[in-house]
Amino acid sequence: MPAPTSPRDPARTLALLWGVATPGARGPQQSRTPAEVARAAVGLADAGTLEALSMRRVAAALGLGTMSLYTYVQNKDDLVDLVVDHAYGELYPQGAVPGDTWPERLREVARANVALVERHPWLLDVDLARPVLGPGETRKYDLELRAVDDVGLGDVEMDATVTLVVSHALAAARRARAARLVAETSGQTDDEWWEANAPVLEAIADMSTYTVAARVGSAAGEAQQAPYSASAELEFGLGRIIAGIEALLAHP
Amino acid sequence: MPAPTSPRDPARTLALLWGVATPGARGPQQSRTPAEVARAAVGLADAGTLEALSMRRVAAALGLGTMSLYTYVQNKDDLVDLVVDHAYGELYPQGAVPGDTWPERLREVARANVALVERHPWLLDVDLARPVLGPGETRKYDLELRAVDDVGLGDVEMDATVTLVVSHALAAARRARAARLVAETSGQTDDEWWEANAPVLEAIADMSTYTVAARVGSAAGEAQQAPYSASAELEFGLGRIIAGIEALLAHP
DNA sequence: GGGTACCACGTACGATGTACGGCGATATGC
DNA sequence: GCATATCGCCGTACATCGTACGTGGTACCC
Repeated sequence: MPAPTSPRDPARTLALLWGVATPGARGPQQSRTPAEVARAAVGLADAGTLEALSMRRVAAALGLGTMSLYTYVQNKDDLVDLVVDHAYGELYPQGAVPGDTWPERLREVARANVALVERHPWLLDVDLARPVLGPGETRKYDLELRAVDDVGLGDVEMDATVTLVVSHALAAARRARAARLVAETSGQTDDEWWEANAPVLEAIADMSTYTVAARVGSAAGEAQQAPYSASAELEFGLGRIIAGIEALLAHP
Repeated sequence: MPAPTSPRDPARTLALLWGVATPGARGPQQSRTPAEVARAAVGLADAGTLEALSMRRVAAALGLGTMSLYTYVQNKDDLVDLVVDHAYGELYPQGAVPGDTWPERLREVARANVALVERHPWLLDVDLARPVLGPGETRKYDLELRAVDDVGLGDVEMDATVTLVVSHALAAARRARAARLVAETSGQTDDEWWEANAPVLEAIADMSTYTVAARVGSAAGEAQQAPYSASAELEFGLGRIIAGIEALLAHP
């Protein structure tokens, strides 16, 4: 890290995220709006990876000097929070998670989250474990909770259920992206890979003891080459989670 | 990014991970072993965060010049792979996942992974979605698969099950760490937080529409302050996953 | 109109990963 | 036993990062 992240004032971050204008403005007005900042930053991240989201580049995209960006955000972390929350705002444009039954709605939650990170792959490089508490995440959280409201779960269980489904969807998307990336950068098929690494693999004596890993790994590898493999893994976990919740509702 | 990660030769990475010596060595021998490199790097990462794992620092800890480290690893990514695989080697020192029944063993898999990332928190900052294919991860994968071998699942289902449990355990650990970090850096209780942010929160008009988020969020927040909250979230997901697999075994 | 608070910006610092080239030791081929 | 090709090691340099600091100009309040 170049310089340890400077401390943030949480209240200022909240005001930025929610667009609360500070009343007493003595000097000149800011020439850009926080929404413009967020849009420019999302555009940069979408075009490349999260690495493309540098303070210098975002400032340049806004037609500002580098340090001027610091009058909008306190930090780079602040900027990332702004961008993440902005992206979350795209979810559920209908204003609700569609679906007639709660299992359908949970599946839709997973599908929507996967679609979001496919549109914005850099989201997978951000630590989403910490809450942002902006309008986008709050709305997302609210709508996803409503998907499992009134089905017989307690409040804490509702939170845990939504968290479980979303984190499973993101993990599956992350693995799908990793597999895609390996296939792209290596640029070789599985056969070519085995051929290239055969001399090394043969020199590994212990390999013969990992029989289950070899058997299952090759089976999973072949399945992964089949179309819809990513959605198959997503579907397996989703099916188990939903069945597990049904079991909980049946025997509370 | 300073310089776009230089390309890697996968075969060389494999040889490094498995400790395969290259036969034709004309010049002088390396003065350190790959295991020493891994130990030094793990020590640095354990002492701080993943940021502490810089090429300069690892080289210095080994008593080497910075660029000499590049005769051991091709890349920083290579170094990270080495370190991750080394850490994975600590898992299951008994040589098997303990437990009499497969649900017990799956719980043990989750517990062991959580314990591992508590000992090495920097693991949570590494993208573990892409496979490393070193001895540590191969052994881990093999032992975890054996925990659900011969219970009636197909090969692909075994893979998906283990992946689901591990990724859930890691996600829960990540959220636990994030909550701990927020509590530490803010240094204030929940009451103090609400008081500090009350003026901002009152200015947010839309907040009143997010009734479910407010209700569940505060309930989850209070539960989070209770001891064992992290393990409670872990346990909820584990229970749902296991129940879901039982349902699958009952109705295949 | 004077004072003051705030936006914008240029410069500079420490940190990162790594490309490049030179030096010196060493194990092999004769 | 010796020449030489090879490889470990390292110093320097470059682009890039986040951001601390200081300066100048601008718009509002009294």
